Amino acid sequence: MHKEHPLTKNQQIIFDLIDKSPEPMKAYSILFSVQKKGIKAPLQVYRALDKLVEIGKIHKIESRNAFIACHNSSCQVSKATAFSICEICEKVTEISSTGLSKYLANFKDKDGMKYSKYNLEFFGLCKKCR
Amino acid sequence: MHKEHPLTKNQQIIFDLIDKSPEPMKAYSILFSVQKKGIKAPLQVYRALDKLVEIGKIHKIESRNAFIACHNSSCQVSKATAFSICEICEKVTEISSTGLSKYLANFKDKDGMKYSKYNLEFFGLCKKCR
DNA sequence: TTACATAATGTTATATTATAACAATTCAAA
DNA sequence: TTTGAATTGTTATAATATAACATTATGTAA
Ligand SMILES: [Zn+2]
Ligand SMILES: [Zn+2]
Ligand SMILES: [Zn+2]
Ligand SMILES: [Zn+2]
Repeated sequence: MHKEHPLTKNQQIIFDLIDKSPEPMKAYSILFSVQKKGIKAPLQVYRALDKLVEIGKIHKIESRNAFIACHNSSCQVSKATAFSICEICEKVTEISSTGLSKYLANFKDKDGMKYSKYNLEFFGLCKKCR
Repeated sequence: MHKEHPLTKNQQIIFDLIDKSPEPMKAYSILFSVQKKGIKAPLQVYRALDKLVEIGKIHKIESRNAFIACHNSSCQVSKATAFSICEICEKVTEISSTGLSKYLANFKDKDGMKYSKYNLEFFGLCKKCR
């Protein structure tokens, strides 16, 4: 087993920013926020984001091209993700439901195909917007 | 009840193209293909795509920024979609499983929130690539 | 029919998201 | 301590998507 790698400088800066954000952050908004810390180019941001996604510290909300920190201790790597998204205020919450994740992890389609990874996005109205 | 609206010219051209394609199509590849038919600008493509998604004739594969025709007679409107995506050859198939759709349509998170819409993308290896 | 509203179209420009290509540096393992 | 992998820095460019505004078609109701 590998020891968990510590984050590099750029990765840490960008993770901290996303982790503190109450809402998903987009790449260029991240870029803008970290320019004072010396990260000047899109690629520096995208490379850090790629790595953070790969190791499961953040997730990408595909329908929004935005990133949020993972607060679900059980997902070490981004292979099983589920989110709820408010269609009014765009609030995003990671869903951690044992039932749901078990159901999806064991789902087989009619060809008997099992999947190694999934991403689920639910849309609706959050408490505040209902 | 409304009669089902016929497609407009641009919508029909673009739907036909996607419908015939064996794989998901990206907006600018659609644009390139329909230029001989007089559709010259990205917006003309995106407007048709938006409408086709809205009425459920096509679906957007969010993780790929690509569009496929719906072949699932039971989904009239894009509110409950599930796909399998091969990570090698990028083959995409729409999953139509009554069990899955029932499970997800009735899923409530721990706040009791019910959702009006979802999109699920499974990743794995297709038959050919296994 | 005529008039009005609505939806669709055409067009130019621009915004947003993401990657290519290559050089330099850091860092850990042999 | 060298060597290979990962990370970083940098410039340029590709790919995806929308803003703004003018025009044309289409449906509906007086
Ligand atoms: Zn997570
Ligand atoms: Zn809300
Ligand atoms: Zn469908
Ligand atoms: Zn395949």
